[in-house]
Amino acid sequence: MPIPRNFFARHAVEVAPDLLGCVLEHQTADGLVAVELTEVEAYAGRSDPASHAYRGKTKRNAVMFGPPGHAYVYFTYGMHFCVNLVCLGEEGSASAVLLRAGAVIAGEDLARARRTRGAASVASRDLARGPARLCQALDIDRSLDGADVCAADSPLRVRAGAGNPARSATVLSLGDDPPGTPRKIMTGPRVGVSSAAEVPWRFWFEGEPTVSLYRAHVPRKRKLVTP
DNA sequence: ATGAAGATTGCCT
DNA sequence: GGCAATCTTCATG
Repeated sequence: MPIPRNFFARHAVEVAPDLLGCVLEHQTADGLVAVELTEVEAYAGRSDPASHAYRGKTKRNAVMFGPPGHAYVYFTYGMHFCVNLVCLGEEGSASAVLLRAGAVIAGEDLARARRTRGAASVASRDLARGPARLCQALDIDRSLDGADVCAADSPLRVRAGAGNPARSATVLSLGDDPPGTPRKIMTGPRVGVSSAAEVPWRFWFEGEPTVSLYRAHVPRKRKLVTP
């Protein structure tokens, strides 16, 4: 059963930590791949300089301005997709949660086939470790932009973890803790954003091996300018 | 019309 | 740790 839509009808900063431990799954003709979310980031709308919605509604980010519980998928760096889940703190808030990483709990072979190109091998923990990798493992692209993740018949959907609705992580257990032990949620600055870098809106499970490495934003070298 | 930067990743030294 | 790959979007002229 998918998560009810009102789960997403809150500020992204509230929704984000609650998404940890929830399951994102994508059903395609090739099969099902599911991940338990282990790392996310919250983005507000007009008030957040780091948000794609900061400068208003465009063709690309239109879904962010729509109803909550839908996927906002964007293309970046000429080769990567990233997926967000739209939230709604207030009408037209255009906020969302970026799904940065997860642990594959179903369809691992299919996920690996998608992530493996050429002779490369991919460790299980790296299958969906990073926002673009997560999309590649689940075969998420712009055709899923606007997909309703709260609909049971949607190919892309989100459901609660194996235990409680939020913050459960019963499938994954860490270290010596018995399965079902609630895991600690950590917060910190968002990865790779150039503005509002000090806002601690990144959330992840402490010690979880699928969480991506933190990288501060580094402006890319500009094209050569004449002196 | 044109250019610059980007919510990244993988390969190279 | 550094940098190329690759193309869409937005700002500027």
